[in-house]
Amino acid sequence: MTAHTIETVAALTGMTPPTLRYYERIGLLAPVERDAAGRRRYSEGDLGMIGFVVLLRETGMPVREMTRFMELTRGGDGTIPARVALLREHRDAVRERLEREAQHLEAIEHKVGVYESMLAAPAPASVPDPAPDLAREARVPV
Amino acid sequence: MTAHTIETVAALTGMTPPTLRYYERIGLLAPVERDAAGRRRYSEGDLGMIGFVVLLRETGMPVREMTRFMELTRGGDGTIPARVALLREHRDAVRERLEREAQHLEAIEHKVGVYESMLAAPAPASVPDPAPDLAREARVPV
DNA sequence: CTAGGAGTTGAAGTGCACTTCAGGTCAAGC
DNA sequence: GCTTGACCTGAAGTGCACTTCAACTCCTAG
Repeated sequence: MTAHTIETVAALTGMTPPTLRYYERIGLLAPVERDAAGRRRYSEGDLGMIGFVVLLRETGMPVREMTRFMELTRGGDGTIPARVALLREHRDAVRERLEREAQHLEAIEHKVGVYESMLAAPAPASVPDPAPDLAREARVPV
Repeated sequence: MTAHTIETVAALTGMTPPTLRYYERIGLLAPVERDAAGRRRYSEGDLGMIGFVVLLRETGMPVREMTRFMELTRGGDGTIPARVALLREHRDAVRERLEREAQHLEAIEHKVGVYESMLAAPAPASVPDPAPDLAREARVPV
């Protein structure tokens, strides 16, 4: 129905036109319909695929793996077990990384707090550390 | 006191010896003490610095920015405002990204669920989708 | 009818973050 | 004394994920 130009799709998905062409060229995205002049016309379905690719990319999946997944998707229902296996693996990797990063974020937040008390009271002894100093524990320099 | 070889530090921090040398060369890490034979001997303080660099790296801070931060750290207490500003910015960026990725993770989890019910009951109509199908809503292909 | 702008292609270039290499030094164990 | 292995250096190479370029085609507006 509604067909979109490469520029529109780029704007809608946060990609750039060169990236969309690149993804198509390497087989990450399936070849897109063309109009009479040879220009790409993206369908709603294409948009859906691209949206999912963006999601995978933003959770750190390498281009190789995304390509593998999309190839499977184009391979029909017989590839569902392989697809779900791949997705489960990715899900687990993302979960672990997010957990790790959440901890790192806490350490950064703590450090910001330490810096802030240093700014509020330049004399080091006057303000006690607002929390147990993880800096020593975690070998984090202040 | 305890001095560590580059190999030991690599094992302790999850870096490789080449990366440690590289970081020192580009000024991310300060020049390390050497023994009589010219080999690096890392102090506990060095370990702390490296630990923090690992933390920043794992939360996606670019090498350039880490270098900037470490240069400031070596610049004395006068650089604390700049350091805290840099750290706050990074903290905010990490928070936002983690939130975004948590949402993406949910979408992936949903998709895995959809695939799993497809595997359990190959006949599409026999098992209703276990949740409202976000696939359509969010333009996510199944 | 022509000028502009959006699109096309294959090929080359870029930026980041390391990694590998070639050639050399040094301390310790057999 | 000699080999082994860990370390050193500067320079070159690698992998990933795009991005840019040059040369071309085609539709649209003035």
